[in-house]
Amino acid sequence: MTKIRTRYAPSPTGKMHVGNLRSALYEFLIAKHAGGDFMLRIEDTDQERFVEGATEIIYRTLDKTGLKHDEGPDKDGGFGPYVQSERMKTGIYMKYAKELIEKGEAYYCFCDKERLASLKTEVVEGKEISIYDKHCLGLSREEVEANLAAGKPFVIRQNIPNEGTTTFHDELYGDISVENAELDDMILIKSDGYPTYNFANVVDDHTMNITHVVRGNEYLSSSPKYQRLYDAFGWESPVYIHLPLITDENHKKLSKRSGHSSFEDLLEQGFVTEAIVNYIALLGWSPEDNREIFTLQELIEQFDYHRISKSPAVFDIVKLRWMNGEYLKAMDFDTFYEMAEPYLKEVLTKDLDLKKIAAMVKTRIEVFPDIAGHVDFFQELPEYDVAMYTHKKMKTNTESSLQVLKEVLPILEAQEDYSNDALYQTLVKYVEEKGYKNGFVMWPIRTAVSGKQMTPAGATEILEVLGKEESLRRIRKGIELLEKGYA
RNA sequence: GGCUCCAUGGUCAAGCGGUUAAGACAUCGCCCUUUCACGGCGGUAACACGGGUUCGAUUCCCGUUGGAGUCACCA
Repeated sequence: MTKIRTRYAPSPTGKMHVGNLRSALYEFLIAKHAGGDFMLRIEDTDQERFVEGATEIIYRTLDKTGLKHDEGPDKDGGFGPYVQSERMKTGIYMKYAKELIEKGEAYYCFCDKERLASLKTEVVEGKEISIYDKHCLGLSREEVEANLAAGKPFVIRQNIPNEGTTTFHDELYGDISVENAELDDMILIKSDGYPTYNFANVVDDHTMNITHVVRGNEYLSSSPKYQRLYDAFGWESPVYIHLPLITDENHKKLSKRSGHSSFEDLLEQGFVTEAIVNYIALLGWSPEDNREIFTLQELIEQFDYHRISKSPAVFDIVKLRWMNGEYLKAMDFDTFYEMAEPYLKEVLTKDLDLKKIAAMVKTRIEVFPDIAGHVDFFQELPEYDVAMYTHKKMKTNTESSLQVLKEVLPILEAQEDYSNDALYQTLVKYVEEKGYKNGFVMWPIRTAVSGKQMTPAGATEILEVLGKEESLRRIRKGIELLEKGYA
Protein backbone atom coordinates (compact mmCIF):
# COMPACT_ATOMS: atom_id res chain seq x y z
CA MET A 1 0.00 0.00 0.00
CA THR A 2 1.56 3.24 -1.07
CA LYS A 3 1.40 6.25 1.13
CA ILE A 4 -1.47 8.59 0.41
CA ARG A 5 -0.43 11.99 -0.87
CA THR A 6 -2.97 14.76 -1.29
CA ARG A 7 -2.45 18.33 -2.27
CA TYR A 8 -4.04 21.66 -1.77
CA ALA A 9 -3.47 23.69 -4.91
CA PRO A 10 -4.91 27.18 -4.56
CA SER A 11 -4.25 30.06 -6.88
CA PRO A 12 -3.21 33.24 -5.13
CA THR A 13 -6.03 35.45 -6.24
CA GLY A 14 -7.33 36.91 -3.01
CA LYS A 15 -9.16 35.80 0.06
CA MET A 16 -9.58 32.22 1.18
CA HIS A 17 -13.02 31.12 0.04
CA VAL A 18 -14.84 28.69 2.36
CA GLY A 19 -15.18 26.23 -0.50
CA ASN A 20 -11.43 26.29 -0.91
CA LEU A 21 -10.90 26.01 2.78
CA ARG A 22 -13.10 22.96 2.93
CA SER A 23 -11.21 21.38 0.06
CA ALA A 24 -7.99 22.01 1.94
CA LEU A 25 -9.51 20.57 5.08
CA TYR A 26 -10.75 17.40 3.39
CA GLU A 27 -7.47 16.96 1.53
CA PHE A 28 -5.66 17.30 4.82
CA LEU A 29 -8.00 14.92 6.62
CA ILE A 30 -7.90 12.27 3.93
CA ALA A 31 -4.13 12.24 4.02
CA LYS A 32 -3.78 12.42 7.77
CA HIS A 33 -6.45 9.85 8.48
CA ALA A 34 -4.38 7.40 6.49
CA GLY A 35 -1.05 8.61 7.83
CA GLY A 36 -0.22 10.21 4.52
CA ASP A 37 1.22 13.51 3.40
CA PHE A 38 -0.54 16.75 2.68
CA MET A 39 1.15 19.04 0.21
CA LEU A 40 0.76 22.68 -0.72
CA ARG A 41 1.25 23.79 -4.29
CA ILE A 42 0.73 27.32 -5.50
CA GLU A 43 -0.99 27.55 -8.87
CA ASP A 44 -0.03 30.95 -10.17
CA THR A 45 -0.14 30.37 -13.90
CA ASP A 46 -2.45 33.29 -14.46
CA GLN A 47 -0.28 36.33 -14.01
CA GLU A 48 -3.20 38.62 -14.70
CA ARG A 49 -5.22 37.42 -11.76
CA PHE A 50 -2.31 37.24 -9.36
CA VAL A 51 -2.97 39.31 -6.25
CA GLU A 52 -0.16 40.66 -4.15
CA GLY A 53 -0.24 39.19 -0.67
CA ALA A 54 -2.58 36.38 -1.56
CA THR A 55 0.08 33.75 -0.99
CA GLU A 56 0.56 35.08 2.52
CA ILE A 57 -3.15 34.70 3.16
CA ILE A 58 -2.91 31.06 2.14
CA TYR A 59 -0.03 30.41 4.52
CA ARG A 60 -1.67 32.30 7.34
CA THR A 61 -4.98 30.51 6.94
CA LEU A 62 -3.41 27.06 6.79
CA ASP A 63 -1.39 27.88 9.86
CA LYS A 64 -4.29 29.33 11.80
CA THR A 65 -6.61 26.46 11.03
CA GLY A 66 -3.98 23.88 11.87
CA LEU A 67 -3.86 22.36 8.40
CA LYS A 68 -0.12 21.90 8.44
CA HIS A 69 1.36 20.86 5.16
CA ASP A 70 4.15 18.33 5.01
CA GLU A 71 5.52 19.78 1.82
CA GLY A 72 5.26 23.09 0.10
CA PRO A 73 7.23 26.07 -1.19
CA ASP A 74 8.51 26.64 2.32
CA LYS A 75 9.04 22.97 3.08
CA ASP A 76 10.89 21.00 0.47
CA GLY A 77 10.02 17.35 0.31
CA GLY A 78 11.97 16.53 -2.81
CA PHE A 79 9.17 17.18 -5.27
CA GLY A 80 9.73 20.89 -5.82
CA PRO A 81 9.49 23.47 -6.95
CA TYR A 82 6.05 23.86 -5.39
CA VAL A 83 5.09 27.04 -7.21
CA GLN A 84 3.95 26.60 -10.76
CA SER A 85 5.58 29.73 -12.10
CA GLU A 86 8.86 28.33 -10.83
CA ARG A 87 8.16 24.90 -12.22
CA MET A 88 7.55 26.51 -15.56
CA LYS A 89 11.10 27.81 -15.60
CA THR A 90 12.31 24.24 -15.53
CA GLY A 91 10.59 23.74 -18.86
CA ILE A 92 8.59 20.84 -17.54
CA TYR A 93 5.23 21.82 -19.01
CA MET A 94 6.57 22.53 -22.48
CA LYS A 95 8.50 19.30 -22.41
CA TYR A 96 5.41 17.26 -21.68
CA ALA A 97 3.32 19.24 -24.13
CA LYS A 98 5.78 18.44 -26.88
CA GLU A 99 5.69 14.81 -25.90
CA LEU A 100 1.98 14.91 -26.49
CA ILE A 101 2.47 16.59 -29.86
CA GLU A 102 4.83 13.80 -30.85
CA LYS A 103 2.18 11.32 -29.92
CA GLY A 104 -0.45 13.14 -31.91
CA GLU A 105 -2.39 13.87 -28.74
CA ALA A 106 -1.80 17.61 -29.03
CA TYR A 107 -1.05 20.17 -31.70
CA TYR A 108 0.07 23.72 -32.28
CA CYS A 109 -2.65 26.22 -32.90
CA PHE A 110 -2.04 29.63 -34.43
CA CYS A 111 -5.59 30.88 -34.58
CA ASP A 112 -6.00 34.44 -33.44
CA LYS A 113 -8.73 35.96 -31.30
CA GLU A 114 -10.70 37.11 -34.31
CA ARG A 115 -10.92 33.69 -35.84
CA LEU A 116 -11.82 32.19 -32.51
CA ALA A 117 -14.54 34.78 -32.06
CA SER A 118 -16.01 33.83 -35.42
CA LEU A 119 -16.46 30.32 -34.07
CA LYS A 120 -18.90 31.44 -31.39
CA THR A 121 -22.05 29.64 -32.24
CA GLU A 122 -24.56 30.27 -29.55
CA VAL A 123 -25.25 32.64 -26.71
CA VAL A 124 -26.79 31.13 -23.63
CA GLU A 125 -27.44 33.17 -20.52
CA GLY A 126 -24.99 35.79 -21.65
CA LYS A 127 -22.22 33.29 -22.23
CA GLU A 128 -20.85 32.63 -25.65
CA ILE A 129 -20.45 29.01 -26.45
CA SER A 130 -18.01 27.75 -28.96
CA ILE A 131 -16.15 24.61 -29.76
CA TYR A 132 -12.85 24.73 -31.56
CA ASP A 133 -12.98 23.38 -35.07
CA LYS A 134 -9.54 21.72 -35.10
CA HIS A 135 -8.55 24.06 -37.88
CA CYS A 136 -4.84 23.98 -37.01
CA LEU A 137 -4.76 20.24 -36.66
CA GLY A 138 -4.79 20.20 -40.43
CA LEU A 139 -1.57 22.22 -40.71
CA SER A 140 1.31 20.34 -42.26
CA ARG A 141 4.54 19.91 -40.37
CA GLU A 142 6.16 22.42 -42.75
CA GLU A 143 3.48 25.01 -42.14
CA VAL A 144 3.88 24.61 -38.42
CA GLU A 145 7.65 24.93 -38.64
CA ALA A 146 7.30 28.01 -40.80
CA ASN A 147 4.89 29.64 -38.39
CA LEU A 148 7.12 28.85 -35.47
CA ALA A 149 10.19 30.17 -37.28
CA ALA A 150 8.30 33.34 -38.11
CA GLY A 151 7.65 33.82 -34.41
CA LYS A 152 3.92 33.61 -34.83
CA PRO A 153 2.17 33.36 -31.46
CA PHE A 154 0.78 29.94 -30.73
CA VAL A 155 -0.97 27.82 -28.18
CA ILE A 156 -0.87 24.07 -27.80
CA ARG A 157 -4.16 22.26 -27.81
CA GLN A 158 -5.17 18.83 -26.70
CA ASN A 159 -6.31 16.69 -29.58
CA ILE A 160 -9.54 14.92 -28.73
CA PRO A 161 -11.10 12.67 -31.36
CA ASN A 162 -14.66 13.26 -32.48
CA GLU A 163 -15.66 9.68 -31.97
CA GLY A 164 -15.82 7.41 -29.01
CA THR A 165 -16.33 8.09 -25.34
CA THR A 166 -14.11 8.76 -22.39
CA THR A 167 -14.75 7.35 -18.95
CA PHE A 168 -13.16 8.16 -15.65
CA HIS A 169 -13.81 6.89 -12.19
CA ASP A 170 -14.64 8.95 -9.16
CA GLU A 171 -14.61 7.39 -5.71
CA LEU A 172 -17.89 9.01 -4.78
CA TYR A 173 -19.71 9.43 -8.06
CA GLY A 174 -18.64 6.22 -9.70
CA ASP A 175 -17.93 5.90 -13.42
CA ILE A 176 -18.72 8.92 -15.52
CA SER A 177 -18.67 8.74 -19.29
CA VAL A 178 -19.00 11.42 -21.93
CA GLU A 179 -18.94 11.48 -25.68
CA ASN A 180 -15.61 12.69 -27.00
CA ALA A 181 -17.46 14.89 -29.45
CA GLU A 182 -18.64 16.89 -26.45
CA LEU A 183 -15.09 17.62 -25.41
CA ASP A 184 -13.40 20.73 -26.70
CA ASP A 185 -9.74 20.71 -27.71
CA MET A 186 -8.67 22.59 -24.64
CA ILE A 187 -5.58 24.70 -24.52
CA LEU A 188 -2.64 23.16 -22.70
CA ILE A 189 -0.03 25.86 -23.17
CA LYS A 190 -1.10 29.48 -23.46
CA SER A 191 0.43 31.95 -25.90
CA ASP A 192 2.43 33.46 -23.07
CA GLY A 193 4.08 30.11 -22.57
CA TYR A 194 2.33 29.38 -19.31
CA PRO A 195 0.42 26.15 -18.95
CA THR A 196 -3.30 26.32 -18.29
CA TYR A 197 -4.60 25.08 -14.98
CA ASN A 198 -5.89 21.98 -16.68
CA PHE A 199 -2.55 20.93 -18.00
CA ALA A 200 -0.30 22.04 -15.17
CA ASN A 201 -2.57 20.27 -12.74
CA VAL A 202 -2.23 16.92 -14.46
CA VAL A 203 1.49 17.19 -15.02
CA ASP A 204 2.14 18.33 -11.48
CA ASP A 205 -0.12 15.86 -9.76
CA HIS A 206 1.61 13.08 -11.58
CA THR A 207 5.17 14.27 -11.24
CA MET A 208 4.62 15.08 -7.59
CA ASN A 209 3.22 11.64 -6.90
CA ILE A 210 -0.20 12.76 -5.80
CA THR A 211 -2.32 9.68 -5.15
CA HIS A 212 -5.69 11.26 -4.37
CA VAL A 213 -6.95 14.24 -6.31
CA VAL A 214 -9.58 15.96 -4.18
CA ARG A 215 -11.42 18.95 -5.63
CA GLY A 216 -14.76 20.64 -5.92
CA ASN A 217 -17.30 19.06 -8.21
CA GLU A 218 -17.33 22.03 -10.52
CA TYR A 219 -14.46 20.06 -12.09
CA LEU A 220 -16.54 16.98 -12.60
CA SER A 221 -17.52 17.84 -16.12
CA SER A 222 -14.00 18.61 -17.24
CA SER A 223 -12.46 15.56 -15.65
CA PRO A 224 -12.78 13.40 -18.77
CA LYS A 225 -10.34 15.74 -20.48
CA TYR A 226 -7.86 15.26 -17.67
CA GLN A 227 -8.39 11.54 -17.88
CA ARG A 228 -7.47 11.62 -21.55
CA LEU A 229 -4.27 13.38 -20.64
CA TYR A 230 -3.29 10.68 -18.17
CA ASP A 231 -4.14 8.07 -20.74
CA ALA A 232 -2.22 9.85 -23.47
CA PHE A 233 0.87 9.93 -21.29
CA GLY A 234 0.32 6.37 -20.24
CA TRP A 235 0.17 7.45 -16.64
CA GLU A 236 -1.81 5.72 -13.97
CA SER A 237 -4.64 8.04 -12.98
CA PRO A 238 -5.00 9.12 -9.37
CA VAL A 239 -7.97 8.39 -7.17
CA TYR A 240 -10.48 11.13 -7.84
CA ILE A 241 -12.68 12.47 -5.10
CA HIS A 242 -15.00 15.25 -6.16
CA LEU A 243 -16.53 17.20 -3.32
CA PRO A 244 -20.15 18.38 -3.29
CA LEU A 245 -20.65 22.07 -3.81
CA ILE A 246 -21.23 24.50 -0.98
CA THR A 247 -24.04 26.86 -1.86
CA ASP A 248 -25.65 29.97 -0.48
CA GLU A 249 -29.19 30.10 0.87
CA ASN A 250 -30.48 30.28 -2.70
CA HIS A 251 -28.71 27.05 -3.56
CA LYS A 252 -26.27 28.85 -5.82
CA LYS A 253 -22.55 28.32 -5.67
CA LEU A 254 -21.16 30.44 -2.87
CA SER A 255 -19.96 33.73 -4.27
CA LYS A 256 -18.20 36.82 -3.02
CA ARG A 257 -21.39 38.70 -2.60
CA SER A 258 -22.70 36.21 -0.05
CA GLY A 259 -20.92 38.24 2.60
CA HIS A 260 -19.65 35.26 4.51
CA SER A 261 -17.90 33.50 1.72
CA SER A 262 -14.35 33.81 2.90
CA PHE A 263 -12.54 32.68 5.98
CA GLU A 264 -11.44 36.28 6.59
CA ASP A 265 -15.02 37.52 6.40
CA LEU A 266 -16.04 35.02 9.05
CA LEU A 267 -13.23 35.96 11.39
CA GLU A 268 -14.20 39.59 10.97
CA GLN A 269 -17.75 38.70 11.88
CA GLY A 270 -16.52 37.34 15.18
CA PHE A 271 -16.35 33.62 14.55
CA VAL A 272 -13.55 31.56 16.03
CA THR A 273 -11.30 29.47 13.83
CA GLU A 274 -12.06 26.13 15.46
CA ALA A 275 -15.79 26.59 15.05
CA ILE A 276 -15.44 27.49 11.39
CA VAL A 277 -13.30 24.44 10.71
CA ASN A 278 -15.66 22.22 12.67
CA TYR A 279 -18.68 23.55 10.84
CA ILE A 280 -17.34 23.25 7.32
CA ALA A 281 -16.10 19.74 8.07
CA LEU A 282 -19.77 18.86 8.48
CA LEU A 283 -20.79 20.47 5.20
CA GLY A 284 -20.73 17.43 2.97
CA TRP A 285 -19.51 14.87 5.44
CA SER A 286 -20.94 13.21 8.51
CA PRO A 287 -19.44 10.88 11.08
CA GLU A 288 -20.79 7.46 11.95
CA ASP A 289 -22.24 8.64 15.22
CA ASN A 290 -24.23 11.77 15.90
CA ARG A 291 -21.44 13.86 17.23
CA GLU A 292 -21.08 17.37 15.92
CA ILE A 293 -18.34 18.98 17.93
CA PHE A 294 -14.89 17.87 16.85
CA THR A 295 -11.37 19.05 17.36
CA LEU A 296 -9.13 18.82 14.33
CA GLN A 297 -7.44 15.80 15.87
CA GLU A 298 -10.76 14.08 16.35
CA LEU A 299 -11.68 14.83 12.77
CA ILE A 300 -8.48 13.19 11.60
CA GLU A 301 -9.42 10.08 13.51
CA GLN A 302 -13.03 10.00 12.35
CA PHE A 303 -12.73 11.15 8.78
CA ASP A 304 -13.63 8.43 6.36
CA TYR A 305 -13.95 9.94 2.91
CA HIS A 306 -16.42 7.29 1.85
CA ARG A 307 -18.93 9.11 3.99
CA ILE A 308 -18.68 12.29 1.98
CA SER A 309 -22.06 13.21 0.56
CA LYS A 310 -22.86 13.71 -3.10
CA SER A 311 -25.45 16.43 -2.93
CA PRO A 312 -24.70 20.10 -2.46
CA ALA A 313 -24.88 21.69 0.98
CA VAL A 314 -26.25 25.08 1.91
CA PHE A 315 -23.93 27.15 4.03
CA ASP A 316 -26.11 27.93 7.03
CA ILE A 317 -24.74 30.87 8.93
CA VAL A 318 -27.35 30.36 11.66
CA LYS A 319 -26.02 26.95 12.52
CA LEU A 320 -22.47 28.22 12.38
CA ARG A 321 -23.49 30.87 14.89
CA TRP A 322 -24.88 28.21 17.17
CA MET A 323 -21.72 26.16 16.89
CA ASN A 324 -19.58 29.21 17.53
CA GLY A 325 -21.58 29.81 20.68
CA GLU A 326 -20.81 26.28 21.80
CA TYR A 327 -17.11 26.95 21.32
CA LEU A 328 -17.35 30.19 23.24
CA LYS A 329 -19.07 28.50 26.15
CA ALA A 330 -16.46 25.76 26.26
CA MET A 331 -13.54 28.16 25.97
CA ASP A 332 -11.44 28.82 29.05
CA PHE A 333 -12.10 32.24 30.49
CA ASP A 334 -8.70 33.82 29.92
CA THR A 335 -8.72 32.99 26.25
CA PHE A 336 -12.27 34.23 25.97
CA TYR A 337 -11.44 37.46 27.72
CA GLU A 338 -8.49 38.13 25.53
CA MET A 339 -10.66 37.84 22.45
CA ALA A 340 -13.64 39.65 23.93
CA GLU A 341 -11.76 42.60 25.35
CA PRO A 342 -11.59 44.66 22.16
CA TYR A 343 -15.31 44.25 21.67
CA LEU A 344 -15.99 45.27 25.26
CA LYS A 345 -13.74 48.29 25.06
CA GLU A 346 -15.49 49.44 21.96
CA VAL A 347 -18.63 50.25 23.93
CA LEU A 348 -17.35 50.54 27.49
CA THR A 349 -14.94 53.38 28.09
CA LYS A 350 -15.85 54.06 31.70
CA ASP A 351 -13.97 52.51 34.57
CA LEU A 352 -15.83 49.21 34.82
CA ASP A 353 -14.83 45.70 35.76
CA LEU A 354 -14.59 44.30 32.26
CA LYS A 355 -13.71 40.81 33.39
CA LYS A 356 -16.85 40.57 35.44
CA ILE A 357 -18.86 41.79 32.48
CA ALA A 358 -17.11 39.38 30.15
CA ALA A 359 -18.03 36.51 32.45
CA MET A 360 -21.68 37.58 32.34
CA VAL A 361 -21.74 37.59 28.61
CA LYS A 362 -19.69 34.49 27.85
CA THR A 363 -22.53 31.97 27.83
CA ARG A 364 -25.07 34.22 26.17
CA ILE A 365 -23.41 35.30 22.95
CA GLU A 366 -22.84 33.39 19.76
CA VAL A 367 -20.30 35.68 18.14
CA PHE A 368 -18.22 38.47 19.62
CA PRO A 369 -20.07 41.35 17.98
CA ASP A 370 -23.12 40.26 20.00
CA ILE A 371 -21.38 41.68 23.05
CA ALA A 372 -22.19 45.32 22.37
CA GLY A 373 -25.93 44.81 22.46
CA HIS A 374 -25.70 43.06 25.81
CA VAL A 375 -23.46 45.44 27.71
CA ASP A 376 -23.98 48.90 26.28
CA PHE A 377 -26.25 49.91 29.16
CA PHE A 378 -23.34 49.72 31.58
CA GLN A 379 -21.78 52.64 29.79
CA GLU A 380 -24.89 54.76 29.78
CA LEU A 381 -28.47 54.29 30.91
CA PRO A 382 -30.57 54.22 27.76
CA GLU A 383 -33.83 56.09 27.35
CA TYR A 384 -36.61 53.72 28.21
CA ASP A 385 -40.35 53.58 28.52
CA VAL A 386 -41.98 53.24 31.94
CA ALA A 387 -44.15 50.52 30.44
CA MET A 388 -41.09 48.32 30.86
CA TYR A 389 -41.80 48.22 34.57
CA THR A 390 -44.90 46.23 33.94
CA HIS A 391 -44.31 42.49 33.90
CA LYS A 392 -47.22 40.12 34.30
CA LYS A 393 -45.23 37.19 35.63
CA MET A 394 -43.44 39.30 38.21
CA LYS A 395 -46.78 40.88 38.98
CA THR A 396 -45.27 44.30 38.68
CA ASN A 397 -46.61 47.48 37.19
CA THR A 398 -45.62 51.11 37.24
CA GLU A 399 -47.40 51.71 40.50
CA SER A 400 -45.85 48.82 42.39
CA SER A 401 -42.48 49.56 40.90
CA LEU A 402 -42.56 53.14 42.07
CA GLN A 403 -43.41 52.00 45.54
CA VAL A 404 -40.67 49.34 45.63
CA LEU A 405 -38.06 51.70 44.27
CA LYS A 406 -38.96 54.32 46.85
CA GLU A 407 -38.72 51.80 49.66
CA VAL A 408 -35.52 50.27 48.42
CA LEU A 409 -33.70 53.53 47.77
CA PRO A 410 -32.89 54.31 51.43
CA ILE A 411 -31.83 50.72 51.99
CA LEU A 412 -29.41 50.89 49.11
CA GLU A 413 -28.21 54.28 50.27
CA ALA A 414 -27.40 52.80 53.63
CA GLN A 415 -25.75 49.75 52.09
CA GLU A 416 -21.97 49.90 52.34
CA ASP A 417 -20.99 46.61 50.78
CA TYR A 418 -21.87 46.66 47.09
CA SER A 419 -20.83 43.13 46.34
CA ASN A 420 -23.35 40.94 44.62
CA ASP A 421 -23.72 38.60 47.59
CA ALA A 422 -24.20 41.32 50.15
CA LEU A 423 -26.67 43.19 48.00
CA TYR A 424 -28.61 40.04 47.35
CA GLN A 425 -28.83 39.26 51.04
CA THR A 426 -29.97 42.72 51.88
CA LEU A 427 -32.65 42.74 49.25
CA VAL A 428 -33.90 39.27 50.01
CA LYS A 429 -34.22 40.27 53.64
CA TYR A 430 -36.35 43.20 52.58
CA VAL A 431 -38.40 40.91 50.33
CA GLU A 432 -39.04 38.52 53.18
CA GLU A 433 -40.00 41.24 55.60
CA LYS A 434 -42.53 42.55 53.18
CA GLY A 435 -43.74 39.13 52.15
CA TYR A 436 -43.08 39.81 48.46
CA LYS A 437 -41.80 37.55 45.75
CA ASN A 438 -38.19 38.04 44.67
CA GLY A 439 -39.10 39.13 41.19
CA PHE A 440 -41.55 41.70 42.47
CA VAL A 441 -38.58 43.66 43.82
CA MET A 442 -35.76 42.59 41.53
CA TRP A 443 -37.59 43.43 38.34
CA PRO A 444 -38.07 47.11 38.98
CA ILE A 445 -34.53 47.48 40.27
CA ARG A 446 -33.08 45.73 37.28
CA THR A 447 -35.19 47.83 34.98
CA ALA A 448 -34.17 51.06 36.68
CA VAL A 449 -30.45 50.35 36.55
CA SER A 450 -30.38 48.88 33.06
CA GLY A 451 -33.24 50.50 31.18
CA LYS A 452 -33.43 47.31 29.17
CA GLN A 453 -35.87 44.50 28.65
CA MET A 454 -33.12 41.95 28.96
CA THR A 455 -29.70 42.03 30.51
CA PRO A 456 -26.86 39.57 30.82
CA ALA A 457 -27.23 39.45 34.58
CA GLY A 458 -29.61 39.84 37.45
CA ALA A 459 -30.31 43.04 39.36
CA THR A 460 -27.72 42.71 42.10
CA GLU A 461 -24.94 41.74 39.73
CA ILE A 462 -25.62 44.87 37.78
CA LEU A 463 -25.61 46.96 40.94
CA GLU A 464 -22.26 45.51 41.84
CA VAL A 465 -20.67 46.36 38.51
CA LEU A 466 -22.24 49.82 38.38
CA GLY A 467 -21.16 50.68 41.91
CA LYS A 468 -23.06 52.53 44.56
CA GLU A 469 -23.04 56.01 43.19
CA GLU A 470 -24.14 55.17 39.65
CA SER A 471 -26.68 52.63 40.87
CA LEU A 472 -28.37 55.14 43.15
CA ARG A 473 -28.36 57.73 40.42
CA ARG A 474 -30.18 55.37 38.09
CA ILE A 475 -32.70 54.34 40.69
CA ARG A 476 -33.52 57.94 41.51
CA LYS A 477 -33.91 58.53 37.83
CA GLY A 478 -36.29 55.61 37.68
CA ILE A 479 -38.39 57.03 40.48
CA GLU A 480 -38.46 60.35 38.72
CA LEU A 481 -39.61 58.76 35.49
CA LEU A 482 -42.29 56.75 37.20
CA GLU A 483 -43.64 59.75 38.97
CA LYS A 484 -43.71 61.72 35.77
CA GLY A 485 -45.26 58.81 33.90
CA TYR A 486 -47.98 58.94 36.49
CA ALA A 487 -48.86 62.57 36.32
C1' G B 1 -29.49 25.18 -25.03
C1' G B 2 -25.72 20.60 -25.02
C1' C B 3 -23.33 17.70 -21.47
C1' U B 4 -22.70 16.08 -16.34
C1' C B 5 -24.19 15.57 -11.42
C1' C B 6 -27.80 15.69 -7.52
C1' A B 7 -32.88 14.71 -5.12
C1' U B 8 -35.09 12.39 3.06
C1' G B 9 -38.39 18.22 7.23
C1' G B 10 -36.89 25.48 6.20
C1' U B 11 -31.21 23.98 6.76
C1' C B 12 -27.14 20.17 7.82
C1' A B 13 -28.08 15.14 7.76
C1' A B 14 -28.48 9.34 9.45
C1' G B 15 -30.48 5.40 6.61
C1' C B 16 -27.48 1.43 2.39
C1' G B 17 -35.15 -4.00 0.90
C1' G B 18 -38.80 -5.03 6.29
C1' U B 19 -37.43 1.16 11.17
C1' U B 20 -42.89 4.15 15.30
C1' A B 21 -37.78 7.27 9.02
C1' A B 22 -32.42 8.94 13.87
C1' G B 23 -29.88 13.33 15.50
C1' A B 24 -28.48 18.67 15.10
C1' C B 25 -29.74 23.99 13.76
C1' A B 26 -34.01 26.92 13.24
C1' U B 27 -39.14 27.23 14.95
C1' C B 28 -43.22 26.55 18.75
C1' G B 29 -44.76 25.25 23.88
C1' C B 30 -43.65 24.06 29.02
C1' C B 31 -40.20 23.94 33.24
C1' C B 32 -36.11 26.34 35.67
C1' U B 33 -34.81 31.45 36.76
C1' U B 34 -33.17 37.93 40.14
C1' U B 35 -35.03 39.70 33.34
C1' C B 36 -33.19 37.52 28.80
C1' A B 37 -30.12 33.75 27.65
C1' C B 38 -28.07 29.05 29.22
C1' G B 39 -29.98 24.34 30.71
C1' G B 40 -34.00 20.51 30.96
C1' C B 41 -38.52 18.43 28.81
C1' G B 42 -41.90 18.15 24.87
C1' G B 43 -44.35 19.58 19.98
C1' U B 44 -44.80 20.95 14.55
C1' A B 45 -42.14 19.43 10.25
C1' A B 46 -39.40 15.02 5.28
C1' C B 47 -38.59 10.20 1.81
C1' A B 48 -40.53 15.27 -5.43
C1' C B 49 -43.85 12.40 -8.99
C1' G B 50 -44.97 8.08 -12.21
C1' G B 51 -43.80 3.35 -13.73
C1' G B 52 -41.35 -1.13 -12.92
C1' U B 53 -38.21 -5.27 -9.97
C1' U B 54 -39.64 -7.72 -5.32
C1' C B 55 -43.61 -11.21 -0.74
C1' G B 56 -42.13 -6.17 0.55
C1' A B 57 -39.53 -0.23 -1.56
C1' U B 58 -37.11 5.97 1.27
C1' U B 59 -33.56 2.23 -0.16
C1' C B 60 -32.58 -1.19 -6.72
C1' C B 61 -33.85 0.10 -12.30
C1' C B 62 -36.27 3.44 -15.95
C1' G B 63 -38.80 7.85 -17.00
C1' U B 64 -40.79 12.73 -15.53
C1' U B 65 -40.17 17.00 -12.80
C1' G B 66 -37.10 20.08 -10.05
C1' G B 67 -32.30 21.99 -8.65
C1' A B 68 -27.17 22.68 -9.45
C1' G B 69 -22.52 22.62 -12.09
C1' U B 70 -20.05 23.27 -16.60
C1' C B 71 -19.37 24.72 -21.61
C1' A B 72 -12.45 30.71 -21.43
C1' C B 73 -5.35 31.64 -23.75
C1' C B 74 -9.74 31.56 -15.09
C1' A B 75 -8.59 28.33 -11.86
